[in-house]
Amino acid sequence: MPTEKSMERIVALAKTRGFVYPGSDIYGGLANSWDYGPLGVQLKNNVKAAWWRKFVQENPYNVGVDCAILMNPQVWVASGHVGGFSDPLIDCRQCKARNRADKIIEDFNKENNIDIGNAGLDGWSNEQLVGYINDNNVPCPQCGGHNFTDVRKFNLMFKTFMGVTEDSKSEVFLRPETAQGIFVNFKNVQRSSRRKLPFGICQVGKAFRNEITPGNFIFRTREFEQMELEFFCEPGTDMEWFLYWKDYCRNWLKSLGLKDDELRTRDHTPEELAFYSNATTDFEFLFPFGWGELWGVADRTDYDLKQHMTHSKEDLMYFDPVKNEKFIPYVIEPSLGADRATLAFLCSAYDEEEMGEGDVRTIMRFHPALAPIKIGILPLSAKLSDKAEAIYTTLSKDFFCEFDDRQSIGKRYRRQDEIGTPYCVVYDFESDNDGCVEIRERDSMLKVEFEPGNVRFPIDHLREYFADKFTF
RNA sequence: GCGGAUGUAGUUCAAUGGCAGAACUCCAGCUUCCCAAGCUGACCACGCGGGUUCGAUUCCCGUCAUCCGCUCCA
Repeated sequence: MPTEKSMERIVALAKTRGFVYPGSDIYGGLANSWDYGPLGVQLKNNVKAAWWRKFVQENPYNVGVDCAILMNPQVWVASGHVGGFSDPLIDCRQCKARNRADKIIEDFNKENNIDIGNAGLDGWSNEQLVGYINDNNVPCPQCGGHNFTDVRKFNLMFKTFMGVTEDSKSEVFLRPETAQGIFVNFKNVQRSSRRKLPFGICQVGKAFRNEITPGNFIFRTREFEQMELEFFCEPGTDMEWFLYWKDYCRNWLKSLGLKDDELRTRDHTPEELAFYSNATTDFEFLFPFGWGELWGVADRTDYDLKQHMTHSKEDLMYFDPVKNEKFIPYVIEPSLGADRATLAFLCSAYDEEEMGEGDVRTIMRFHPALAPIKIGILPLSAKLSDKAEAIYTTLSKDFFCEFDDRQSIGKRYRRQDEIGTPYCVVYDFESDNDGCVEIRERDSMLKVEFEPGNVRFPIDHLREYFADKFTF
């Protein structure tokens, strides 16, 4: 049973061993910013590489792109982020509760059977919202009071300025999602890669959101990395593809070692569906702090392409040469947070093993494909370091290795266990004579048996031996 | 942002209005060599800024950060 305490231990281990450090540490930090250390960057890169491999390299439908973080501001008008990606927040002075102004008006109206028409509160200004609350005596849902602050809009996009002057003409946004870069390139990619529907475009990249409340280590940060697929298909086939991608995502997670009891899916109820989506399923992972969303798979319909057609005046319709007709494709979007996925694999891998007499071994059971260090190269004695270093040089051409000749061999095994290294190669006093080394597996703690009665492996064939060990 | 709690070596914890201790980690040396060995030594901390005080890590204020709730999301 995961506890809060184990999250603390994971965070402590992450800092001690160099997975993740607090950002700007020596200046007292910066809220919710984190830096990946030598092992963390390996782990995260491996997660991203595994995703890219499964979704781009091995998938017959998909191609990849890498778009700019700064985009024409019109993109965000079209996508709805400028208008809709901000919450009109209002505080109750009496009980200090914070609510969304539009939400308490909606609830109030629903309760009192007041109908303000189809448009609802869309496009209302802050003043209109406050005015409505005051005129109609809308109470605070928590305490029933009527003493509200003004509405403060909280746009979740970071602003910055392009060029030398900071006037409004040069104002640009840091992208709050990678998806829009894909949508605006839909036509370019479709044409240049000669794709026919259905096909998908993948992207891994940073996105920025000025979240009200980030937290939980690297689970929710204001700067984060996404791994997104926008899959374009013919309207009417979208539900079929929705299921296909849900399955595909689940397989990927499980093939990298996430277990059934720490993974679940949750379908969004009609009320919580985003306005552009007609179906969304979340993959949730059981973090030590509770279930948290990992991967959102959404049917975005033709909302995005339609919006960009309207705003850019470009024709983004797809021409189907067989049916001889034009239409706007529907989009299935599996969107995964790279930092979250990394955290999930970190939490999932974390384990402590009782070795007897209060002795505990900390062990990260990373899937070999994700392990930051693949092979620890350990001379049994420091006297053998030169020979072992030669092996390190050779194997490093293919695998990420770590050489360690400090302290006892047992200690060095533990150190590799603690960072999740799946294999150790040990050069011992026999090696000079038989040209062989011993290979020790993290999970079994046993020497690998190659032939009956023989636990040694020839140095000359190590590269072949490990060649297929780190795939998934 | 609001409410509550907390900030002492890399980590986990002590103590104190008057030289801040330990364990583990890490580093150096000796020794040993297949699963936390041992011995010797070294390094390293009161989040930051003010105030009170002869003197503040300790008391007060502010700030920054973390954790828990509200809220939001990948």
